Amino acid sequence: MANLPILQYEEKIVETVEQNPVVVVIGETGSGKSTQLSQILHRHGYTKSGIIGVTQPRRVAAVSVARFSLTYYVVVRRRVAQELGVRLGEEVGYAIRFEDRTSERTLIKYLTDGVLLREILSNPDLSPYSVIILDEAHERSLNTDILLGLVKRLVNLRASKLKILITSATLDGEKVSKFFSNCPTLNVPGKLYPVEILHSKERPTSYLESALKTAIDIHVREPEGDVLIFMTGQDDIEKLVSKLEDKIQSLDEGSCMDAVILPLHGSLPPEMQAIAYLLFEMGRAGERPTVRVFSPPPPNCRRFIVSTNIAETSLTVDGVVYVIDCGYVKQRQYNPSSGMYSLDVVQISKVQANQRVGRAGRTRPGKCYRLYPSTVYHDEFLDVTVPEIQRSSLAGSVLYLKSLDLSDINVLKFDFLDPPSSESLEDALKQLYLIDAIDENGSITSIGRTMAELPLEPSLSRMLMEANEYGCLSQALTVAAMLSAETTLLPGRSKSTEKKRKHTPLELPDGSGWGDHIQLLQIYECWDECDYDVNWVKDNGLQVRGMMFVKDIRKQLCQIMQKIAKGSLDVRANHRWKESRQDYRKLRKALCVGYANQLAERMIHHNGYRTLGFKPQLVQVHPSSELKTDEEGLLPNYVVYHELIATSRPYMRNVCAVEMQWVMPILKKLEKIDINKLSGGAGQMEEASEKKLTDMPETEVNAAVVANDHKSRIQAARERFLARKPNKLSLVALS
DNA sequence: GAGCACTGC
Repeated sequence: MANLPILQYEEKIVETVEQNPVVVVIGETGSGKSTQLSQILHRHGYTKSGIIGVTQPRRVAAVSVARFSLTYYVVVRRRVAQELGVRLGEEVGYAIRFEDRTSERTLIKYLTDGVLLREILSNPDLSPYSVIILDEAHERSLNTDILLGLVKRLVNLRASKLKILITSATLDGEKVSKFFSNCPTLNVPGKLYPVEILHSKERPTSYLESALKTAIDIHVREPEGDVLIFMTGQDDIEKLVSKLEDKIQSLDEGSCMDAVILPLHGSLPPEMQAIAYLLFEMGRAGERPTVRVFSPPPPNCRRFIVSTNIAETSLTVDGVVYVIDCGYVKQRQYNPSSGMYSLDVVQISKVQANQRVGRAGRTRPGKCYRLYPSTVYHDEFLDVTVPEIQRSSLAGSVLYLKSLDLSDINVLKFDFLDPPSSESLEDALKQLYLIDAIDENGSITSIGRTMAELPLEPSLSRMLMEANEYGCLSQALTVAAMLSAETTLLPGRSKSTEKKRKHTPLELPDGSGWGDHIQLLQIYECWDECDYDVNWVKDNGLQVRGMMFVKDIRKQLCQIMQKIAKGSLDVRANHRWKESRQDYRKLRKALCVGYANQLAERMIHHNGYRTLGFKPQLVQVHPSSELKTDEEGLLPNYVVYHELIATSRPYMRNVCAVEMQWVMPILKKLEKIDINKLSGGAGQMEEASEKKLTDMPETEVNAAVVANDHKSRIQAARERFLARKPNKLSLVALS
């Protein structure tokens, strides 16, 4: 413990915290900040007036760091007071979703930032806490950014009673300090070995080929040590893995050692995920938790780990000496003007590049090969990753902030470290207004207040409220839970599993033609009917962990709904209705109300759709959808969708058929929207910028949406043609 | 007729 760098700074840290309400701690990898800051403050009496809360952006980190902190806690207590050890959940505890391991005796509490936000909902002053440590703030998760703003306000309100520590990265610290009225910044060195950074001379024409060549060079020329290669996604990882295999096989025997090549990404097949999961264990004292993936390596054999950015922060692979960094990352972004998400390959930030370098110096001096010139690093890379708050839909966050009722704070002028665009905030307000969470003046409604209690996107919360009125809450709970876990439900989509699935046609329900939400409901009902049989899940090609997760979420949602209703609700996964033929009318109507901002109307004579919003988008039903056509081959006239995602084309993912008479009242409401009033009667400046955005009055835009006249149909056909897959068009042109 | 980076309440 004595050799943890941070402990040499103990007095300096305590002194600075004593004299300042907020302190930024720049702690490099291996400094021990995550486990030691809380211990230091505890030793100096900060747990006498309240608990010390330490937030983490990820669940595993919150749990494992708490365990670590505990071992030190035991040691310290034994030395000082000769006491016997404490148990996890007692003096040191943690809280993550579905798992609260704290007690009234807890003094140090590790928790995810999402859990702390939930706590603030019922205790806006955070009065049980004497200290809040926001760990890994440089990752700038959406929740961390909201916490930063809330905590800044609390510092002013609770004056000397609350201490805030924020841990960040070198390039970010100054900005955070400025945000907190130039609070002091402490630097704590880490325990990394030196890493030599080598840049490419030129920008590669193909980072895949460049990565391949670099990897082979290392394998042939460099002494033993594993190689970690950062790529952007499943596609380029699979390509590189197969090229590496070929190339290494063709090398002369005896010219190099053996090699194992391992892909590593979030959609790994379940059995490989299981291996990574089971081998989860602690790193060495004071370091970040380590996940030993596929360890130990065979003797005299080099491992190549070809990974996404999952190996940047979430997983640590031991034994890495060489890192190859392609300089790119795949990032999900939200466009508030179109309501559309896209997955783009973008350049990484300097912080990310440095994090990747650090992965080479954990066990001994290493090397990092950057597949880009140093000028690109200096001139093109952003210092810090664009914070999530500027890449996400903000409906949920705005509703959350509104529900806190901070009389001194206007959500639109909320003090963010990096404010989102006014366009993005206005998009959120419009969404919330359409689902009755706020009124025309932008004030939160009683429905909105209830919605904020639910750990769901506002659209799904609204659906639950409505379903409760119609008497189909049980079904709605299932749909909400299934959607929340959807990505963990299906198995990884590597080429091998694809083949397998084709040979064994699955006997899953098909949504009776109404679409994906109904299919998800029916899947869960089947599982319920066979008493949550694990084998049923496996036999149908679903992920066991995913379905268990759905069950947990559903249970949690039930509990919250019951608390809200203050009485007993019928929330059983009821499948008796199945006996009679049903059209899920009530449920689909509830979905329509919840997805008021996610409606689409089919074009005449074909199966393309146009979204019904402020900026109509031409979109198609995603090919994976279960939505069925009628006898004439036409899809339903009106649908709701869960999300718009632009991949090869703009698609609606997770679609459900609805009826025109449910849609019309929503369109009426859409016409009435006055963004100035919604923003709380904003001044002339915002009025002017709004005009610029749409270039015509709101009413005209909406008239165009509803009219669907001849002219717009021709225009629609044109745009649809232009939106078609570009490579097909060029093929036609060539032939 | 596609395809999915990573988290989390």
